[in-house]
Formats: sequence, structure tokens, C-alpha cells
Amino acid sequence: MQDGAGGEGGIQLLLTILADGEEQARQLGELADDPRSRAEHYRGAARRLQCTLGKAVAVAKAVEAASGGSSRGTDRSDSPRSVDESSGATAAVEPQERQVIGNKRRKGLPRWTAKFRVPDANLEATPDDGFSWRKYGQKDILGAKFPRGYYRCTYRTAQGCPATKQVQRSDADLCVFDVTYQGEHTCHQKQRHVAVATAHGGGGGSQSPPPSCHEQGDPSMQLLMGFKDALKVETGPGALHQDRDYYDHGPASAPAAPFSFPSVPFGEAAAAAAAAFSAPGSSYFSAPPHHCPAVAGSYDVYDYEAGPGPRVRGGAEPSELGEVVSRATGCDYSSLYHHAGLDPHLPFAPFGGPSHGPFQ
DNA sequence: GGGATTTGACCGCG
DNA sequence: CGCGGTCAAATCCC
Repeated sequence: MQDGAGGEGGIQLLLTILADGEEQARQLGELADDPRSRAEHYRGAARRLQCTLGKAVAVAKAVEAASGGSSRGTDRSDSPRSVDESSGATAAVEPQERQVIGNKRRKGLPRWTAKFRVPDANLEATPDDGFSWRKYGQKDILGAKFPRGYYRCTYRTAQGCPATKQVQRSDADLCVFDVTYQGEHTCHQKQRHVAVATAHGGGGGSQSPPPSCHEQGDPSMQLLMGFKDALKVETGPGALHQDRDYYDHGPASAPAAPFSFPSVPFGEAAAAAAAAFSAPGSSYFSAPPHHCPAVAGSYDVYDYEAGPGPRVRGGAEPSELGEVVSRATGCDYSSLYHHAGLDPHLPFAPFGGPSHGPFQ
């Protein structure tokens, strides 16, 4: 597949956003057809659309600026995707939380951390992210009360999928799981909810039943939709004050976040989307369980780390881009650069193989 | 019986 | 040498 140069990543993002806008426009049209829809619905939809378009413009500009610079061509040789740019310095680690994910193996693989919250502290099941994982180890970690579980993709042997994750329950809060994902899914497994909507149940799923969410069969599409919904959430009506203070919510006692995921599951799709859209160490996504009752809980993404070392990236600076987008849209999309820069590493691209991605 | 999980041992990096 | 990550045999569960 293609190496995701910075510009291409941005273009891909642009395509994503445009597709999003298309969908939103369609929804707006549906609202128009629905006699029950009210003005506020219109307004919300219109605002979302406006935000999306503004974003598209901003990203287009950023891509243009970036492509004029250098940035590309410095991809690592050992990795199909570059693992660099913005994340290095800025996305690195949330200082207030644990981090310490600078370990040994798998250095080349992109890594991002999500924080899952389960509604019930005593359930031991790890949060279901929609993929099939196979546990291959567990270890007590120094300084942690709870052991860390090591999981790899069920299809690792069958399809050579390198995706792994580490799940550790927070010692401070029993409801919170820190999940560190490593590597992208190259397998063709469908996330459970998707699988159910399309074919038989997802492989190996011993976890929650699939919520009937979107019905797209393409995992990439689903990621995209998760992305979109995360976006929607952030840009919803009156969502112009959605950033940092979310961190103040105590995990267990946190009031429902002022937004919710209407349809996306707490899958890796959503996690990835949230990761992509989370400003470094600031955004904090949470979703009340009642929207997806079948899923263990909510997730928060608080870190995304793509590669072993900080790297300088040409073109617009991350913060600049974020600012550009924010200004352009009136929303806080400071995280967009994140996606624009890192998109190739997110588990979007490799899913359906090179030939039938949703972005082409 | 097959696949997933458990668990102690082993390995590599800092 | 210690710690974190992985392996693989034993065990469990459907």
C-alpha cells in the first residue's frame, strides 16, 4: 500500500471530512423531509455541516501548506507508514496521568493509549472494543495494584495481524482501564456490531453482544463513521466549550459528558477516531453507556504515540494547524493536525487492504 | 475436540 | 540485574 506521506494523509482526511459533509448534507435533507423535525434540529445539522465544511477548507489549506514544505519522503524505512511528525513532542504523553509507554519491542509500531471506563467497578471484563483479542499473557507491573493483561489479535497467526493491546486497570480508579494499543489491524476481521449487521457473529467474540449500530460492512468505513460521530459529538449544537475541562470529571462519578455517541460503538473505530481528534493531552471523550448498552463502558482517549522518537515535521506546525482549523470552524479542532499528520498510522488504512478502502 | 485462558519461564532492553 | 513483554505448556470452557 501506499506510504502515507503527510500530504496524502491530509488528503485522506479531507476526503473523510468531505464524505462526512456529504452525509450531513443528506441528513439535513432528511430533516427537511421530516415534518416532525424542528428548528433546532435544523440548526444543529446545519452547524455540523458548517463546521465540517470549514474543517475541510482548513485542512485543504493545511495540506497545501504542508505539501509545499518538505515533510514527506522521510518515512522510516522499516515501516510502511511513517511514524513521526506531530506526535513526537506534543502528543507524547499526558503528564498528569501515567504514561511510561516507552518500552522495548515493537518499536516501529504505532501506539496509542485509550482510557476505558466501565460503569461498574467490580466487573472484571475488559472493555470491549469490538475486535477479537486473544490473551497471551498477564503480568504484575511494578507499582500497579492490578496486573496488566496482554492481548493480541485473534487473527495474528491466521492473517499475521500485528495488532496487540495491553489492558491495565487503573489502580486509582477501579472503573478505569488504560488500554494501550500497538500496531494496526491488518486482518480482515469485522468489528462485532458490523459483523452482526452483515454476516454471522464476529469471530471469537466472547464479549458483549453487538449493538446494532451502523450497518456498513467495511471496517474502514466503520472507522470512518466512528470518526464522523466523534466529530459530530464535538461539533454538536452548543459544543463550543467542549475541551479541557472534561478532565475534571472524576471517572466513576463523572456526570455524563455533554455529548454522546448516538451510534458509534466504543470500538477501536471510536477510539481511533477519538485519538485522532483528541488534542494532545486535552480532549477527553466519554460516552454514557446507555447509548450502547451492550458495550462495557465508555472510553477516553488521552494519548497517541506513533513512534519511537520525536520527529520534526515540515509544513505547518501542529499547533498552528489546529489553530487554523479551530478558527476556520469556530470549533476546537486543534486535534485535527493530529489526524492529518498521523492518519496513516491509525488503523484506518490497512483494514480493507489497499484496493478497496473507502477513501479512494 | 478445538479454541481460549492461565501461568510460570524465558528473553531482551535499559 | 530488574522489569516488562512474550512464549508455550497446562488447563479450562463451550
